[in-house]
Amino acid sequence: MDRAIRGDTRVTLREVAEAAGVSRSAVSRTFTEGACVSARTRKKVEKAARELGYRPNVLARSLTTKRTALIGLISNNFQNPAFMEIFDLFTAGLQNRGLRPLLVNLSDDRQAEASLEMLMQYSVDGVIVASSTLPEGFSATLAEARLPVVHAFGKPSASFDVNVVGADNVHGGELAADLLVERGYRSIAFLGGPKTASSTKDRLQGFKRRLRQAGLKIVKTRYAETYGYDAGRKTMAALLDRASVEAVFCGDDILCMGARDTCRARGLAVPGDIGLIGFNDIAMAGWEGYRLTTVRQPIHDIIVSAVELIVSQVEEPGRAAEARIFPCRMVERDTIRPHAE
Amino acid sequence: MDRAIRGDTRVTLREVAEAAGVSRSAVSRTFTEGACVSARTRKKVEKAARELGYRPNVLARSLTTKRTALIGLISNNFQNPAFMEIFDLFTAGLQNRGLRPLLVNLSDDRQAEASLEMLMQYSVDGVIVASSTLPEGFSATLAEARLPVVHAFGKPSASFDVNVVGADNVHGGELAADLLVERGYRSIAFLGGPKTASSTKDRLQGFKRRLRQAGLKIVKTRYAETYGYDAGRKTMAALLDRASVEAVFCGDDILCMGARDTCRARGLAVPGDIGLIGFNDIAMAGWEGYRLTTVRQPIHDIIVSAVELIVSQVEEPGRAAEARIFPCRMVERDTIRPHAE
DNA sequence: CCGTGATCTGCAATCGGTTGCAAGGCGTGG
DNA sequence: CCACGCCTTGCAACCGATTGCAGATCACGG
Repeated sequence: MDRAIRGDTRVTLREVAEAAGVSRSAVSRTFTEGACVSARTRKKVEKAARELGYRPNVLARSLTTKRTALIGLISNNFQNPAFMEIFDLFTAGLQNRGLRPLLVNLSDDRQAEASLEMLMQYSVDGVIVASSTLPEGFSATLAEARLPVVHAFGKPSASFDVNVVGADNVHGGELAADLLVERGYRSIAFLGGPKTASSTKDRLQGFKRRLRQAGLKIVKTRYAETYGYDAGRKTMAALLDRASVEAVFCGDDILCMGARDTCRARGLAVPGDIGLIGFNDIAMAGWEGYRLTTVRQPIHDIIVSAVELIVSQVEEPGRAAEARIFPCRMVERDTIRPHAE
Repeated sequence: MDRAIRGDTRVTLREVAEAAGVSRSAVSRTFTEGACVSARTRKKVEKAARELGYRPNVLARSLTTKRTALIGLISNNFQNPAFMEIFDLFTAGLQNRGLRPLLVNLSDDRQAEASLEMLMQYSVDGVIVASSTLPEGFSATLAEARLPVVHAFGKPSASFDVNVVGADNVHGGELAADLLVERGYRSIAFLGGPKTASSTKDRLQGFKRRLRQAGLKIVKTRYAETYGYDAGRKTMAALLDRASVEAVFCGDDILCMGARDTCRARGLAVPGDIGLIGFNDIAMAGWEGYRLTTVRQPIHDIIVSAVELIVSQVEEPGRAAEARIFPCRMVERDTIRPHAE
């Protein structure tokens, strides 16, 4: 058990080969799946490897195999607690498949192209973008690079074909509208996430359409600058200052929690004075202090599907791009008034 | 601008060399800092590289340079929203230094050693462990491997020397005790995180010591099984069932929020009927629905320092291990009663 | 005892870069 | 005009692995 990490340099194939008295190829083959090695040499090699503490160098291997098992995981939502769960599921899912997430924090869209370049330099096998909008400049770089990409929580786009896995946000908006209509709310507002996000647009679209069908119009629409609690509070305050509304559909739970607290601070009862609907159903939405009625996005399904998709894209390059859209459903808690008796 | 990504294979050094009519070394040198190349060849090479869309392969390069710029980032706290901020800061900090975080989700301690092995196979330059306790089995593997490691949010240990950057948890516990004593609370409980976590132990230690100095004793101590909201709720419920207390010091904000909501659910006013103190001062602690009085851990400083430390460890291997401990401070909000007049 | 085919093994080239070393080009001063 | 030294450049070896190919080994039936 004298793992000879004597110098500071790692044990290599060559040393194992010498110790085992075989060629380097033999060693390589004992460590590659499905290569033919006799039981005798295999045993010798394994013994030597064990004694020396040999660990194959994946990066060197990747030079010839063209596979690194690295997957770029890009997101710009490091402020939104909803993404804690998302990261958890993504990393666990990738690891289970033997893949390694190389994390990119894209706080600034201008670094977007540079990040992709970086990931290509690291020869990632694929990229997962976890963000409602594809960062500016990705489309161009992506088209050029032959790189499997899955856009999670995105929306299918006609302009360029990239794999997308996401929720049916339009449908989610409709669910919200239906509930408000059913409960007899009349003057209704929309408090969205960043205006440019496709998710915001889609949610609004479904919401607006369904209200119109019920003969209603949105009284006021305001967008938060970021997906954050403070942004939710401010935007809600501004909204309340400019219009009197009975209910607000928020494009995100964090925003909704901010909105909820603006009500709290102003002494407005929820749902007595004002009704609120969130989006996502993050863990905190169920907390006693909030208990948001919210549109649930099937995060789990989306992520499992995204991982599956990137895997098949990597294994079968040139596969046609795919879009997978999952339905949302309404989770009712305590921020919308119950049925009138 | 005819970036010839014709086949599916990336452009290599050799092709650039041919296009530019120079040797491969020349190309390599124009892309390595501080190598001597004449302005003329440099220009030729850069032109060719641009036209072909050449991107050096960092992994191939790493074979000879022994540097990958990859840093393993290990954590097992993917449930705790507090870690969203931590990931944000770590990834941003590493990126700013030109390092790439390779993320490991260590939900299960048994994978700990395997994860380290994996990281070594990927030739990471260093490892940051973001967790209050070092996973079981790390010490052995670490000792064997010559791998720079920084344990963030950890506690210095006498048994094996590894770099640690963390908060002074003992001191944090003292702050909590001091505040409770000052406000005249007498029957006091402790609601800790997982019992094995060193952070829990330290916070309790400081807390207990200071209470004793004031002639008080902890009425009841209970530990949550995880750092989670539900765990906080349950543990608080169990605690209230078994003892009547005036104030509870919670070892973590998430636990404290759960505890807060158990009070809410039972109709106990905070701080009227019961006082609460949290730990960490995560963003949500300031939210209107909670407004926790809590011990602030200087997360930002800790992370900046951890990144700095890993960088210097990488650049100067064999450097002696270091421990950097930052002080905590009390952030007072609304869960502890004010001074008696 | 030998031919045959299947199974192992090692050689050497390759993956995409880096780098020590020596040769080549150049300008300059004697 | 030649010797000298400096700045560039290319050759070739190397980083740590994989893999096609050809030769070696082996068991086995004839």
